[in-house]
Amino acid sequence: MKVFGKRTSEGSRQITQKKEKLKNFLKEKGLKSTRQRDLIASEFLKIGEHITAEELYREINKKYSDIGYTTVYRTLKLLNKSGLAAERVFADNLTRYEPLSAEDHHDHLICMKCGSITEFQELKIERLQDRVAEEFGFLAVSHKMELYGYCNKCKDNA
Amino acid sequence: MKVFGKRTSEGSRQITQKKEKLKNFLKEKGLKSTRQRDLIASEFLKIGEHITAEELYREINKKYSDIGYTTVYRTLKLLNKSGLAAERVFADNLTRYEPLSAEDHHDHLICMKCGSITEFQELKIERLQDRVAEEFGFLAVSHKMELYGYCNKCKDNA
DNA sequence: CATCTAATTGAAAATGAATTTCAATTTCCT
DNA sequence: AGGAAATTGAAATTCATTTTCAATTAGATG
Ligand SMILES: [Mn+2]
Ligand SMILES: [Mn+2]
Ligand SMILES: [Zn+2]
Ligand SMILES: [Zn+2]
Repeated sequence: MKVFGKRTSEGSRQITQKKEKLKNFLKEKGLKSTRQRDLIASEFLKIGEHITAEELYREINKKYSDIGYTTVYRTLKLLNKSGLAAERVFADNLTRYEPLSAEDHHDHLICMKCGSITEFQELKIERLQDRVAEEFGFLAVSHKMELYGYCNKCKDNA
Repeated sequence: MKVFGKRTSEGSRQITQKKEKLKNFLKEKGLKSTRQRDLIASEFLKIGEHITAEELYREINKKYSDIGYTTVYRTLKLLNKSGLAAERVFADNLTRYEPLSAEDHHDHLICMKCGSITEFQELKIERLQDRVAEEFGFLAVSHKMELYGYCNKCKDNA
């Protein structure tokens, strides 16, 4: 099993690369590159966590108080459509975003006490999921798997 | 792998049993048995599907137009707390409820075209999930696993 | 560079499911 | 039957998300 551990913010190399991808996506779709989109994407990629639009907005707002919540919200949607961000909804029913690279599919362990999110990839489970789908003649496109409980830090000192 | 297939509405025997359980729960908690709770529970158990409060309310309302939405909503919460109903939120972000027996944990295949929901149980996956949690020193309490795609009927005539 | 058009922006309003409030009613214990 | 406490249903509220709209901006064209 591959362990991701704590999400580390990406190197500036990858960030530059991703921002290039975004630009291409925008041009392709006849959309425009703007100062706001650029700054929001930069901050989002730099933070690199599972973050809500609201949270990202607060961060952005510290540095760039002229950028509105709506634009942050819309830019996250855009990043999602362009394949640079994944949209996630965990048990608290808030929509979160995380930077996504093409091949890094993973699932989540979510601590019900401290809220920490740990990522994992378990190919054996993925294979079994495909098999289940197959047995039902179901064409699987995506899946969602989340384990809820208490993380290593929280499980003792409850 | 155990196949549940289509959820069949429960026999009147099981329904009676569950309603007994509800009564016990209410008494235990110092809550009251009411005509509304009885009727809502009956209808819910009879329908036996993954249903929203709104949908259940509409059904109830056909027969008992004096029962309000709020009471349906609250009774579903109650059924959940008493262990008779499971609360589920799939990708459409609506809260659904389904009758639940103590030991029938299962996960879901959800058709993105027709919305049909198929249930399955795959113990191998469950075991692997436990192992993943263990590797992280994570104390797993519950999990959520949903496969999204196209059901047998929908995958061809798209 | 100037012009033009379509896209973008940000504030405010709208949406919609979930939840809470509150006065009237009902349950059920004594 | 009496009375305290729980319940009910309509309406109001909450809160994240999404949409609206008038003003601004990007960037294509000449
Ligand atoms: Mn993740
Ligand atoms: Mn189910
Ligand atoms: Zn924790
Ligand atoms: Zn289908």
